Amino acid sequence: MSRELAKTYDPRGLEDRLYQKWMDKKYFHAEVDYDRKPFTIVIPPPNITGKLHMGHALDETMQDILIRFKRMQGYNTLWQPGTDHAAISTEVKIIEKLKEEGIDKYDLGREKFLERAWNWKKEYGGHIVEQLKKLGSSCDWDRERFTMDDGCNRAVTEVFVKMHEKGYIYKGRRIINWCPVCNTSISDAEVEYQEQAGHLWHIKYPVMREDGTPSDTQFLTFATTRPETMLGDTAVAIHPEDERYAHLIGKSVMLPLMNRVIPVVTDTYVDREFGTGVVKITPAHDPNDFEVGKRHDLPVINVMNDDATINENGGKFAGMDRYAARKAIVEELESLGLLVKIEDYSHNVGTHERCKTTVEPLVKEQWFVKMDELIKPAVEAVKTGEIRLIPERMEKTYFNWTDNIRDWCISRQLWWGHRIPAYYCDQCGEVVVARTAPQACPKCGCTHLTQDPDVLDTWFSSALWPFETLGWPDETEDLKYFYPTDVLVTGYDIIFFWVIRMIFSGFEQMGKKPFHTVLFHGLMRDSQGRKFSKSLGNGIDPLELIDQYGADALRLTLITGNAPGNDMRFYYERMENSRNFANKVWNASRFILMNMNGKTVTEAPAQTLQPVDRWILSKLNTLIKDATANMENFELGIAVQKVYDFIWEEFCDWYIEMVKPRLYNTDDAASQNAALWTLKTVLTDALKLLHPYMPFITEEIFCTLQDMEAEPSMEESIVISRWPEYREDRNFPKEEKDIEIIKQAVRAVRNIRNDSNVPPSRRTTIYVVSDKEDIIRTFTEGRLFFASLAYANEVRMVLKAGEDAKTFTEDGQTVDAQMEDITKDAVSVVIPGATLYIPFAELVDVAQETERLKKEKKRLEGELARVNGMLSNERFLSKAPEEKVAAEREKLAKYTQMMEQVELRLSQLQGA
RNA sequence: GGAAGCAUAGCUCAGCCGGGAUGAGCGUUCGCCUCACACGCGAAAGGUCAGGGGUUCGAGCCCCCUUGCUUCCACCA
Repeated sequence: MSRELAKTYDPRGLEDRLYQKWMDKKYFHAEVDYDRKPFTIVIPPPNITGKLHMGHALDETMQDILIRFKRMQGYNTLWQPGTDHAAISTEVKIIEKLKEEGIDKYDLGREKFLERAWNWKKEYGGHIVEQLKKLGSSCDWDRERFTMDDGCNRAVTEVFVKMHEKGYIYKGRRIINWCPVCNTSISDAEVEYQEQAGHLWHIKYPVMREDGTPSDTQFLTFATTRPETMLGDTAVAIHPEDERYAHLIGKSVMLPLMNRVIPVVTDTYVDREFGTGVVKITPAHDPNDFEVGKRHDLPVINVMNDDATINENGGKFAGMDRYAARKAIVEELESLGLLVKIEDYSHNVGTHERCKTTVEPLVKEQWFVKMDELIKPAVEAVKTGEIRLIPERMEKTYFNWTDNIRDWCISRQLWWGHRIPAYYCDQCGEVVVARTAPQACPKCGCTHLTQDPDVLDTWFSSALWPFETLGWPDETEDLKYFYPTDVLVTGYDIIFFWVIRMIFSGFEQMGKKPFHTVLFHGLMRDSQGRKFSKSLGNGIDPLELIDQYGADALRLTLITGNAPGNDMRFYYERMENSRNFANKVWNASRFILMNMNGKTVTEAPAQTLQPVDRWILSKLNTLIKDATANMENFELGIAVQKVYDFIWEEFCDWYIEMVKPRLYNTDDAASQNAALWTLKTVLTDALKLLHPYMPFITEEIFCTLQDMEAEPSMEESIVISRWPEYREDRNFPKEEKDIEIIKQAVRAVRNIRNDSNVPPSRRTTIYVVSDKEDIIRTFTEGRLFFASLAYANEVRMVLKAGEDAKTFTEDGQTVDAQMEDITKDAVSVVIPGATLYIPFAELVDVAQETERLKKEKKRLEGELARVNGMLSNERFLSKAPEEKVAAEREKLAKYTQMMEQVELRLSQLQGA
């Protein structure tokens, strides 16, 4: 049977066809099988709102490489796919869409809104999955999950209830980050600090006199960046040991505008060095002030509404936006003479990472996860190496977070997400946290209970991903077999959001780590090193790249020349290079298949293998060992670089060229068979090594190659073929050394020809002269391809013992020769162990070369005269800049040397 | 304020935890349409591995200092 590869490589069509075949054959599907070792990766679930971007492409490619590699090594591999409901992102998208229709979320109501959201999910949620398939991702799609499917919902409720029972989840009035645009609380991890130019307003409050009236001479001055929060001030703080203010301890000040008398408290939180050493305390609107307030039992006065306007506690400023109020307050303070000065001030402002709105710290009742105990096993696991982070430096980032961990605010004032399983008795207010809605209040028996309106942070369910996708909370076989999973591949940007939370959740719920290795990659950036962003409009659509260059080329581009955890710039040039490589592989394969066509290639007996065959087999053997080791070590970029170099340089540029004369010579069938067998063997293994990186092209060629076999193939697809293994009997150090010598000789000859501008069409005789018999033998064995690669029509071996020389002729006869005859008028090249001589007259066209050299000589004479003239000119020497003089001196040396060579050549030509 | 990373060929980056700069892609120069491939073949030029000091027989790789850039965390009103 024979098939051919298309004349030109075109990934379009080919990739979709092969992916469909893999799906039909269920190669990616995994079932529990205790006879085989599992290897499991859970996908970082992309958001259902997502569109495949370069970051995904990198992430998925890395996972697919590991999965395909392990699959070929014989592991029972499971790549667990799924998508994330992405609470805020999705909700914002739906709200936007409603807005276009002129509908307000609250008018629509919760039920209808959720209906819309689910419809939206049904319509768009699958897009990202289809896009992942375009990349070649070998996920087990039969197991696709969604963070809000029934199983995950059960898992989330179970975890919430269990952790509440254990006291790890609590409801509390605490200061939280509030996004006035998204109208929800957000966790600390979602706050992004941005440097902004602002002002520092210096304000003074009158100190209260004994008689209960404000002083008009004694004031306390302090500075603030948010004057509007003064409406909620409930104290002014000084450092207890600050002598400047010692006399004010126990006194009060008058809060202007509000006419509220507030105490002066002492607290070590105040930094005496900063500003005036006085701090206004607003417990409801600043995390630090909140703590101070707790210590001094100060009232908490919230002056802000959820939309960041001032509420009724703000007196006459009620109803104003926070920034309008700021302006009004400053103006009024100024008119009262209480504004001391305004300074320009640059400070970091917390913003919501999703919408970039300035967050407002507010005191609200929210649900929290108590972290101090939970985090302990997660810290321990990384410390002991039970969980390995790659690159290692990520541990520092990891511990930096765990060491300063604060309780996790998990409630969100959204509708799309897992609704908190807490129920409040309408009558007595009792809080019931339960797996299912209680029929009646356990305290008062009232049957009217209302569920908490809030939903959970998206990451609450993602944290359970490694086990909820395997069936938890049920005790499934999948869970027993596939958990803990093996490797997690993700970007370092979600180490806090996700990685840490998965780790502590795994330990808490399963009693076991969720994975043993975390492989981090960096962020994709554009060619100028900027992040891809919508506002910059510098986004690159991976699907367009796939369409233009092929998924294989995209994958190769993403994985080469990049170390774990390092950001990576994207260049179209690199895409082109990857496509070119695919093209190279395609054409080399086409060449091999063409030569195999119509012939029966049998396993070559060892004695028919020639040194070059053993050389390339040995090189391949080393490659197998090295590349496998690199992959085991997660050095994917290094591994594929080695495979790339081997295929392009060793295999295509050297081996195929060396073997061509044998393919065209039909006289020696055994040698031809050995060559073809070697070509086929090396190609097959090289394709396998390349397959995890470039799955489509390798499969297409592999299958075509398999179809050439006389015997029906055992390996119907490269996807499930066996990973090549290092073989002791394919190690040929001698041949590796020998061929290296010949390669050097070839390069040396090519160099000479290049330097003299000799076209390949001008064939020459090459004398290989050596006093070492093994070198002569090496060249004799490689005579055919050596001649071809070095553009020689004849290679004559000369064994030189002392002054004598023996020339070995084609039929193995030796004749005596004189060294002078060989070396006379010849260009010589020295390589280790031998000297090559090429008759000068044969190498060049004497008349033409003489003409050229004479012209060159004339030119050089002119240049030399000029330079010499300059360098003997005293005015030039004294006035010209030093660099200029030095440059001229260098030119002189260069021209002198060139002149010597030209003269030498000319004399050689005349001799010939 | 704390921490991490990066500074290697013109550009972008590898360099596998001390051993000859082994480098890659693109770019540049020269020569080739050699019957698999011009998305190609052959060859060349180009680097005091940011600067300084130290450890070592030996350092791009280890230690210290300096400079420049990037990022993360925290946030003092």
